[in-house]
Parts: sequence; structure tokens; C-alpha cells
Amino acid sequence: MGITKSEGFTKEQNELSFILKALAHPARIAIVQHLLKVNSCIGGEIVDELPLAQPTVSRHLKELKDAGIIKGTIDGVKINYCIDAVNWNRIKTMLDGLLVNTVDDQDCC
Amino acid sequence: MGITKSEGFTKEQNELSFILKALAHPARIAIVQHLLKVNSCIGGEIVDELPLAQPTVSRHLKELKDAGIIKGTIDGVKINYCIDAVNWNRIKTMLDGLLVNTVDDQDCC
DNA sequence: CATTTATATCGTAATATTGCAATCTAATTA
DNA sequence: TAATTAGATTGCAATATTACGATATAAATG
Repeated sequence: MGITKSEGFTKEQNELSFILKALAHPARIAIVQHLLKVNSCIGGEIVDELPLAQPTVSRHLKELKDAGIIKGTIDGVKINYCIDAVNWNRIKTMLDGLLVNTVDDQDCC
Repeated sequence: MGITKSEGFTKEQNELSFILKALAHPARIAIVQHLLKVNSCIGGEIVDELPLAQPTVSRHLKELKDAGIIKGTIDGVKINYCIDAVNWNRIKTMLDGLLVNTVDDQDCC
């Protein structure tokens, strides 16, 4: 079907997987890494950073925006993109909740 | 095309997105959360935990296994699944590398 | 106003993902 | 050995994703 069943899972599980899906692409990882590095919000020179055509980058930016990971403000002809600080903290918290878990090799198969 | 371009991205970006993709489904999140909770390796009663048919769960388990997140050992007719402790630490490290970054709302758009 | 510039959207093609019923496999038990 | 049990695999069908060329849009500039 290609459609992901969300009923029967917790809200947290659905949210977490939604965020992870938004990040689960090398281009989108690259965009986020870049925006984290150049704290100041860079516009579409992101296109120059990536080995993808402009429309494709635009799509990836839209996906990250839809997921709340980045936001963009119009500045004349250009758009300033940056990490959404508030949501980024939420995301960190959610992922940390998964990552704090340690696994003991002994207990395991 | 539906095919993800990997050339032009760093090895780390490709690896990270690969791991995130493997986790980016509520069922697979649920499986990982469950295995993290019941440290002792539980077999296919995972199927009972999820609102999905057995073949579908089997597919999700395979994806997690292919990504190195879980492993399974045969125990008679059953299979014990568990988090792959070694890889889990690698995953934690990789994701931490992304998550340590803080974002200052002021610097942003 | 015409042109340029930055970005988004559309249309399309290729491939991937998700889900399930049916079936297969291999170990266990009767 | 036949039946049972636990899982995996196969074979669809439906939907989603990725990518890009072409085109649209909207601000800036000549």
C-alpha cells in the first residue's frame, strides 16, 4: 500500500517517526548540518552546497519546513532559512528519550 | 525517480540518513522501544504488540536487522530479537553528533 | 516596463515503501 | 511420520518518494 498505518501506535511513536522520516535523507541531513553550522540563516546558496538540482533542493527544504525542523523568512528575492530553535529543542528531547537507553550486550542474544 | 542520490554527500551523511530511515516508521520505533525496555530478548510476541499482520512485522524486523539496529538468534522454533549493543552505541554517537548542536533563536530568522 | 534573480510548483518517470493473504520452511510435538 | 507452531518469503496492489526539466511567480534592477 505504501501508506503507513498510524492507528494503534502511540502519539509519541507517530511523532518521532515523522521527524525521523523528515531527516532520513542525505540531502536533508546535509541541509540541517549546514544550518546548524552557519547559525546565521543562509538563503538558497544551500543549492550550491548540494549535488542536486534547484527544484529538488526546494522540495527537500519544503519537507524540512513541513516537519517544523527549519523555517524560512522572505528577504526580498531571497529566503533566509534556519533551524527552528523551538522545535529543535523538542526534537532533541524526543530523540534523547530514545537514545538515553543503554543496551547491555550480556543480556542479549 | 524514488531513488536517493548518495554521490556528492559525505559517507557520514549517507550512513546517518540510512539509520534514520530504518527508524522512521512507527512500527519500527515501537519495536526498538520495546526491545530497549525488555532488555531480555523477546521473540515474536512483538507481533502481538503491534497492530500489524505477522508478515508486515516480519518485514519491519528485517529492515531493522539489515540496518544493524537489532539482531536475532534462533532458539528452536522461535527467534530472540534484541538491540545490537555494539551498533546501538555507534548510532547513539552519530545521532548525538547532530543533536549536541544548540540553536540560538536570536541569530535566526 | 523588460530583464534578471531567487525560489516554488507542475508534470512526469522511475523506484521504493507499506500492507496483507497465501504460502513456504524448519523445528517441535503427538 | 503427520500435525503444529514460529517465522520468513512471495506476490500483488496501493501509495509515497525522489529527481529533474520546464514553467510560474514575485521582488529587484536597469
